[in-house]
Amino acid sequence: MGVSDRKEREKAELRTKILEAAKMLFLDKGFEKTSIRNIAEQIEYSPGTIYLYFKDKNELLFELHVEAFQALIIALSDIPIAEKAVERLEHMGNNYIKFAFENPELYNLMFIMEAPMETLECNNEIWDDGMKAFELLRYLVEDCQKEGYLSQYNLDDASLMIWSFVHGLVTLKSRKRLEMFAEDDQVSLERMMRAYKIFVENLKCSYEQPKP
Amino acid sequence: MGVSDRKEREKAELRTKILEAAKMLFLDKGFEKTSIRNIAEQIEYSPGTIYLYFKDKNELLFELHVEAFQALIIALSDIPIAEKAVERLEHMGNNYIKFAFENPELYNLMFIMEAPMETLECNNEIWDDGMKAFELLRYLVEDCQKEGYLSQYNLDDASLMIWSFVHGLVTLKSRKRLEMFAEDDQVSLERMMRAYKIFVENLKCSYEQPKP
DNA sequence: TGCATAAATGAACGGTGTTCATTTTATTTG
DNA sequence: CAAATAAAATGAACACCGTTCATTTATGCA
Repeated sequence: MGVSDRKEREKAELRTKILEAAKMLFLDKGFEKTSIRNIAEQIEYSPGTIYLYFKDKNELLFELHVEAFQALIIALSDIPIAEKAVERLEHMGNNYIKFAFENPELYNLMFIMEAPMETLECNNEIWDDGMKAFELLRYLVEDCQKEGYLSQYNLDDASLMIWSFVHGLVTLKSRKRLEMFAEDDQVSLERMMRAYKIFVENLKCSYEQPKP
Repeated sequence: MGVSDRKEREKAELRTKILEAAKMLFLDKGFEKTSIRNIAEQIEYSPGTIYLYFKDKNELLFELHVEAFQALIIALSDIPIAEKAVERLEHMGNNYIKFAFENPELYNLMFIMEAPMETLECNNEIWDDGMKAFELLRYLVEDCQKEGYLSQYNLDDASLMIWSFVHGLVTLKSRKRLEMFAEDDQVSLERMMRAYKIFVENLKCSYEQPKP
């Protein structure tokens, strides 16, 4: 049955083609401003065809999830070997911020948008990569604890605390809520980075004792 | 010219009426799911009329800004007189979190949505209330500094650091990004509050010396 | 070649924000 | 009071949107 094999392959190919066109347009023009008709036109198929491969527009977006998280994981992992865990943590934070600014649409999809979460049935495997990214942070925080930082706190909670801060910082900036301080883009970016520095410095205050 | 006075009054009245209907629907059904036709129907006018009073749908939303910030300011100010500033700061954080959960649409409008920021010309007075809310935090952080906490940092930057964290925490939760940890709503809420507790505790590590 | 099956189509549905020629209402003037 | 003028409100129309589905087209097999 080589025929049905090819058919299956062709279906898969078109599926990917749709997905790639959608991705390109979403990242370029944004999710809201991209219509199904735009995507259809891009791949030279009729709008109806897309619905033979995807349930709706949200599913199209959701399929980019895995890819987005993998990109984040790669971006976060790019850390120089440093003797101290806190330094590596600081570096990872910088990577996170950089990623968020270089991939606003992906960041939006992963951590801000409501749409993909609503559609989501309790399919836990979808979160595997999300968890993997979180665990990158977790491991680092664990190392910090071993070195005496944040050791008085629960690992998961402390990790969430750190994530929350960086996420908050990044979203306030990217959603233009730091412009309120009347300065231009560059100045508010510097302000953001100073706040980040303070957070990191303050983290170091949690030092209690070197491990035995 | 009592006639034109009345006319002006009537125009203002209809304007408010539109705004109130819009507010009701936005907060009830959400911004995206409320159409101009919905609003028009609510006040028993034709859709076109709304455009005689407001430029577009975004302006309608934007007009709620002042109101939203005033509500936030009131919510944040509800702090018991405590001897220590850090305790008052902790209380204000709780108020912030509570406000965000009780007024998701307002919070969205104030700190997350892109739409209102795009339309905004550099009209600084619009941010007066936003700044006022931020200053509530700022003053409290200043008091904390006087008591020896965070005193080594720049006031504005430290305040932004704190705001970022609470904002991040609140948005991760409300945008359902804590469900990834497989637990139900209540459990993730508790997790969130534990992260908040850790942040506050860690803040206290910044204590250096009582002021002279 | 004819037939069954799978795939793709694109018109149609009910919605959206927004515009504008037209009608209605209200005020002023002769 | 009636006609003229100005102001306000209308709602059909426009160009879109996501989505559906009866119909058409292409394909593989007997």
